[in-house]
Amino acid sequence: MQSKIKLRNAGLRPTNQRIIIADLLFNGSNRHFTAENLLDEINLSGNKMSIATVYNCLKKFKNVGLINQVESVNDTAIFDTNMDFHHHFLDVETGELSDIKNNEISLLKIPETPEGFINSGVDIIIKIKKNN
Amino acid sequence: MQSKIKLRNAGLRPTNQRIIIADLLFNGSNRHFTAENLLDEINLSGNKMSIATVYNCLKKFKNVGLINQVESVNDTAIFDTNMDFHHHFLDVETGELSDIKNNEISLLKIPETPEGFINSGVDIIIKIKKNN
DNA sequence: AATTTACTTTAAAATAGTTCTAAACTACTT
DNA sequence: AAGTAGTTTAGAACTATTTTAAAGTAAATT
Repeated sequence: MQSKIKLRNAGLRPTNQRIIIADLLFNGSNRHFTAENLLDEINLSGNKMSIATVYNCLKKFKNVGLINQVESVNDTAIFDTNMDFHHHFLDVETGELSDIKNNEISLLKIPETPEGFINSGVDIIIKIKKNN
Repeated sequence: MQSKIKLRNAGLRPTNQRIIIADLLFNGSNRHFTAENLLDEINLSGNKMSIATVYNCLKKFKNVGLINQVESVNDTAIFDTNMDFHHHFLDVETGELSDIKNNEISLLKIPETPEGFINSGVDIIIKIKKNN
């Protein structure tokens, strides 16, 4: 039961619901998911939870840096457990995302940040589709 | 009244509503806009139209390549009259987009497209915010 | 020019993802 | 053990967008 400690370290009260979600999300491998995806998984794991709680948790997890919210696909927010700086392939037909590690891609030239602004990150999305 | 010809060339029946929208959109300078933005402009120009018609038109215009649909910001679809290949700055505080010309940016290294897929475009978004 | 056909517009209803509300609950502090 | 501050919940509310189906209009056919 690492999740309890993880939550406390992040400054979040380790409630039952948060522990259930953390157990599912932080099990070693990274993933992309929506709130509904996650609720389905929660149900499959034999637990029950309101969809509002799922949204609440994801928002908190995001605020404390446990997860990222990435591109929205088809009006649906996608979350990502991979906190390393990275980019994405997007299957334009299915909406599925997959990771591009930061060392697999690099920018040669980048435009000057507009006067009065600071750069706050770069998102690169390589759109792909099945070739058949 | 260039718009009528433009619509016909694009294979669209030049209805009054489409002409009103084309007149507003294709007046020389490029722009980013939402369906609601555009409806406001239509109303300001002294015309009336259902929001459903605005959505219908934008979908058709997109299908025939008169406009692009770019990133959604705050759950709202953003359209773009700039049909050149280009990228965007995104002001993360206001949601405002501005163009990055294709010759202002370049990728040095790009990962191999996953087996069985073809590359169908790259979107680069440089997030910025006011520095104060 | 009149008629027909196919496409378009419209207001209103429906939909989907997400947030809000406020009452009940639970973790933590005292 | 009692108090308090944060959390969960069902359901209502909200927002952007799409659908519906009836009325309207442009184009094609006569």
